Amino acid sequence: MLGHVNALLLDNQVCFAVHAAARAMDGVYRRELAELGLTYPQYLVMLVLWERDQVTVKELGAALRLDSGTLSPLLKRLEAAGFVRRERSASDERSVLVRLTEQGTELRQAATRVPGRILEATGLELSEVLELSGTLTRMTRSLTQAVS
Amino acid sequence: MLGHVNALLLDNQVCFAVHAAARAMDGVYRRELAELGLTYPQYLVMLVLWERDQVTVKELGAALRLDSGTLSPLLKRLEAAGFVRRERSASDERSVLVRLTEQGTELRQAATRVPGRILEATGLELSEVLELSGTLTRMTRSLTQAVS
DNA sequence: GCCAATTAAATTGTGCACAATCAAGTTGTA
DNA sequence: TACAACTTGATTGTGCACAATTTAATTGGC
Repeated sequence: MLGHVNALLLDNQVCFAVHAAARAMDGVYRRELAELGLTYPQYLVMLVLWERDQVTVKELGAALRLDSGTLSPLLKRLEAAGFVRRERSASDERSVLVRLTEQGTELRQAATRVPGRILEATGLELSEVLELSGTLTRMTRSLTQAVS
Repeated sequence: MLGHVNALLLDNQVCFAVHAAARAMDGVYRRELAELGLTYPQYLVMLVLWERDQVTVKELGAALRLDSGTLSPLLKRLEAAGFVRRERSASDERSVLVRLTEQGTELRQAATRVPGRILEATGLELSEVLELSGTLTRMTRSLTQAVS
């Protein structure tokens, strides 16, 4: 078994690697998304809406695994920026429907330039990217179950 | 080349995977570190200090790639919790030395139980963990250079 | 020795992510 | 039908992460 010294070093190595990678990626996104006027979390929301316009806050939360504490203010800012509109659902007044504005729809075109730049910045081959994605997805699932 | 539809989906897939993994890991850490009275970023600071007591804020920042905007309040809270002490360096009064208290030193023992639990929660084999770590580290380096 | 340039850490401002709570609305059961 | 139980999204509180700025100290060049 690992002694306590080695265990803490291993922890530092792999878990910190995930943490550091996410932050580094955040940094590149910040630069790339600045001209679109979006933050990365906002960009994620837009990605969902570009795929399927008019979703509830609940559905957004499910897709992005975010709760309303995060989404409410985020959507408020997206609405203030003119990219989305929020409306109470007629069939269930607790629900809020989020829709793209024309401005929000048009933003998709500019956004298509982002992924290529991010992937290029990773310095990874496509095969590495796909394997990484698979491993991370499995790990995330396991981690998520560990706290539920 | 990828069309814009596929590109945005791929982006969602791999970059979101990193983002989601980091957040899921944060969640598991939150649970595991609660009994130690630490947050994950605080735990990272303690890891550095357990390896080498008495470091400057600058050195902490370099090790963890955090700036003083993040570290200052974080260290302030660690000090308030009784785990560390901050003192101005006599040789350079701009520098602040961070040292473990006795309480902070003793915390290491309890902390040794954390890594095993985290790694177990990942559901990955050790070989997968090591490969993942390697890929992420390379990617982080590349991403970091992309914004500098 | 003097002063401009640089450095270290703290502070201010902004946006996120989560836990806990709340108000309003909907559903399920007796 | 009435009401308890549950759901939805907003709000409150806390801690982080980064950009920009500030204050004080140190260094480097003349």
